[in-house]
Amino acid sequence: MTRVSASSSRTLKPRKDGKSISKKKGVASSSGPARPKRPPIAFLLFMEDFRKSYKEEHPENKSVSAVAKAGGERWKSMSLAEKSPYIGKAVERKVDYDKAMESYNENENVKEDEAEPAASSEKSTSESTPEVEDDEEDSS
Amino acid sequence: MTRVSASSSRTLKPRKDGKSISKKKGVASSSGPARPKRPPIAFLLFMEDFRKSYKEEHPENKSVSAVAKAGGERWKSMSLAEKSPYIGKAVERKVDYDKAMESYNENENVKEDEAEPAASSEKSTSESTPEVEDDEEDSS
DNA sequence: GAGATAACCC
DNA sequence: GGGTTATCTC
Repeated sequence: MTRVSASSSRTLKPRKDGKSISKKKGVASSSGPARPKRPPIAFLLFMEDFRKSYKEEHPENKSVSAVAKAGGERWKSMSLAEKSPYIGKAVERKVDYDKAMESYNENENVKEDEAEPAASSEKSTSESTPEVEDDEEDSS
Repeated sequence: MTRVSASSSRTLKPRKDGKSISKKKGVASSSGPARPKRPPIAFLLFMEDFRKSYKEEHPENKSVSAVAKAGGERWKSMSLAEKSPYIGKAVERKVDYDKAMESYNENENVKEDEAEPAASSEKSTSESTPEVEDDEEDSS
């Protein structure tokens, strides 16, 4: 959200990771198999549809920033229920991503750590749907 | 960085690190008769719609078990994308739940140890990250 | 806690 | 690269 840019004194020092921030997306030529790209979040999935609508109404506007602004604005105005399908899709993508990461871990170099993968948000599907303890059905 | 988190949400083995990341949902007295896991909220939301459809097609069938059984089979046959809207609704309920938890936390002066609301994303606890110097920078 | 990254498209 | 936001990784 509102970026909390403390001050402009934040120097963007290069990451010590060696790997530059954004580079080598899927270049297999490198010694390491590129790790799977992150799954699109709900907002991006929403943008896929939103760009279509936007492009139809503004076929001349090729600016990405324009549609991005409009999309962001729209997104914030949407109720959670309207975002639901996109969130659901994002969850689906995340499940697939997790599988890919699992393979990636095996492929890279599993140091045989006690198999303690950081348990990500386990809101995957029905197995771990958010359990709310309210028996009352909110008659929406 | 090669170390990446994979979600092994399948194996629900208890974490040996002691600190259960999950909220203690009334973990019962250990040896207590394991309370049957309540069905996921998303499924219940789905059933609300399913009962309507079912009642229309089988107006004479008053059997709750019939619709429940049919609903269960239907739910399992549904793809995740189809479940999405229901999952989204469940998320919505979770948001409300999180708000309640937030108020609860304020009230209870809890330490930000495990009473954290929605942010259930478990990070790598004590993961000794081996500083692999994969410095094979792409020579471009 | 904060920087980074994901798609889009020209 | 720009511009959004939610998620991720460190």
